[in-house]
Amino acid sequence: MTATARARPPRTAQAANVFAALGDSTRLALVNALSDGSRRSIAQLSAGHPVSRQAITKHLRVLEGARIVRQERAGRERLFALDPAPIEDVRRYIDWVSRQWDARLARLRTLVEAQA
Amino acid sequence: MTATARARPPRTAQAANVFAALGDSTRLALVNALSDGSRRSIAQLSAGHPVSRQAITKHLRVLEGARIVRQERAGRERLFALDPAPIEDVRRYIDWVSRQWDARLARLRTLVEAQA
DNA sequence: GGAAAATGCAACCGGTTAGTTGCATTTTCC
DNA sequence: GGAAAATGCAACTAACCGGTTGCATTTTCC
Repeated sequence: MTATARARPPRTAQAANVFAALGDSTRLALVNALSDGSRRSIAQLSAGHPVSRQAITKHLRVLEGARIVRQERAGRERLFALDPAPIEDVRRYIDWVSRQWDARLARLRTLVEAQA
Repeated sequence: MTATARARPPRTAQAANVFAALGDSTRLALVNALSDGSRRSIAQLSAGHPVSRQAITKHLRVLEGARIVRQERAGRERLFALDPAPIEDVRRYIDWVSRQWDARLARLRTLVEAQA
């Protein structure tokens, strides 16, 4: 069977943006901090990081540009929260690559069976 | 229950490298072309792409640096093949983030139940 | 009202990246 | 042996990135 491996490569341009946004350890740490669904201010997020608050702000903008994170004003502070949708998208992309790979293994297997 | 969401954030520095390597649409296209397990030469991989062969070569080096791709000499050409291990690693990272998120949903659910 | 907290804005810097072009080297194959 | 194919090497460029610093603005709270 292995009928799941059919299919077009997903919309790669979109996925590349999300991957690029995740391709920095500081930004990954921010994603970690927000992965529990909490909403945190810039000051909270930059506490404990070695870089300046402004650097964190820039990283948050990059994450927002990839829709990984959403903003919300709350008085004098700005709260950030994770949006799991784009990450779910890249997971689908990775699953697609994995399925392609598995299909190749399955193909090799039938090859071997045919020779036996 | 929801005991699966326990845990440390994975080795992020490693994951960031792989994400960064995937964070370019040309490189993602190369991964697509190799996702079926085939081995292809630089000339084959650069055919059909808008950029020069040299640009493709550089991208392949980046992918190789992240161990996403392996090289192999074959006469006058150089064959590239996908190595699924690093991609599997980032998938584990994404799964971890998703689990964190799901655990938060479960927490909210029990909250609501407690109020009912 | 005024200090302090949280953030915004803007300029600047050094390093990296994505890309090009030109030419040399290696391998094939007639 | 020699042309053509496949790749390697090197220099160069423009743009972007991650980071900093200095100062202004907005909001809180006593």
